[in-house]
Amino acid sequence: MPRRSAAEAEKTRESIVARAVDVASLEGLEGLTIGRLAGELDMSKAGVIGHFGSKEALQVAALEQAADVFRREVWDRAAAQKPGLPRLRAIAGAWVSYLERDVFPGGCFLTAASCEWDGRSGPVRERVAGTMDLWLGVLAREAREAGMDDPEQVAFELNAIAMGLNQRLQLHGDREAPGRARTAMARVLR
Amino acid sequence: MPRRSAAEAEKTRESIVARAVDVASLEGLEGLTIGRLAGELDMSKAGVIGHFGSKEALQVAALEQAADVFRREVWDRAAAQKPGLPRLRAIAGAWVSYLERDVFPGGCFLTAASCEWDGRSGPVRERVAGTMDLWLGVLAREAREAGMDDPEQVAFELNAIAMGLNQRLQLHGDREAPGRARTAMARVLR
DNA sequence: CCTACCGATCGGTAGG
DNA sequence: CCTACCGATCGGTAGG
Repeated sequence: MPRRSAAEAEKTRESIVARAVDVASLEGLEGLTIGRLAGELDMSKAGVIGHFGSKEALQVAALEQAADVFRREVWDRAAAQKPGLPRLRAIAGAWVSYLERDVFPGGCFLTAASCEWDGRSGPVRERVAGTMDLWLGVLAREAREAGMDDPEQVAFELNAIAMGLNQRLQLHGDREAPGRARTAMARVLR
Repeated sequence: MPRRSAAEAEKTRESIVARAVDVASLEGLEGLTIGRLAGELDMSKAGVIGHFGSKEALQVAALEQAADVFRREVWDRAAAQKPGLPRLRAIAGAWVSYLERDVFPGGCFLTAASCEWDGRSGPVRERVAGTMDLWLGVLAREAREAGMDDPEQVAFELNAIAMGLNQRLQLHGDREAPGRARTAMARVLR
């Protein structure tokens, strides 16, 4: 088989990561297997793992890609709003919408990853924790900008509501849940 | 090796389930392996799986045991209170305490299981969903008894807050989170 | 409840 | 990026 150009290799790598994100959102980052990925992409296992070096590095790449998607779907849609309450309200709306639209086939990747990795150790767990910390920090910063009493409390509650919504959607297909989440978030931001 | 009495066999079965619950709370029900369990219990794999017939049946047994623990730690501690708001407030307190005390080594078993199985199908998933539905139904019933406007909204929000607390405890060891959860639950129950 | 074993699959590597 | 292969482990079974 001919070696591919750097550009072609990059495209292949991206397609591997994209598939890894979808599989992992349904079955977890640990449930991801190189052999299955290879089968679905019509590649050899060596061809898949060669782009990353180890399963752990592939897991990290999938996590980074998922965080990029979250940022694009939630933060980017709200970033044009004025800092503080207007932006927080836009974030809340985009967040619920992101969950409602099933951007990942298995629901929120970050929530799933945090549940899967909160009892383990190593680079994947650290990256999950860091990503969540970063996001809660963003929320708290906006709440502070809005002059709210307890910005960390606001960040805590918004995040909790999003997790609750994700569970109701994924586990029960509860179509009333997005409305409940909007109501709860609006009360927190009142 | 001599066959054991029925009572001894039952004790062995219980010790297997207890260990399975601990392992699964840290690494998930799918991460559970018969070989590892056998090694930790100084048994053969056949001896372990013989009590259940399949890994799936072992997963279901672990889930049932975990639900029993949750009921004992949260519901039973509040059941003596008057139905309605007093009981809901007792449930909220016991729930936060249950998470704070790390009753399972890896945090709330039910939350972990719901994240792990919400993208899969089969008996384990159905049982996780049923258990969650049952619990949210209990919460809604108490909120209705308390005469609250929207009992399902109360159930949704309490559950969300518990999930958010579990994440902060497990992923970040955040010692302020229990207080935040109490504050948020109190506001929902105001 | 054990030993001994089954086929399948795991992550990963050598060499091209 | 492939073929061919490594040792380890997977869930599970036969037979006692």
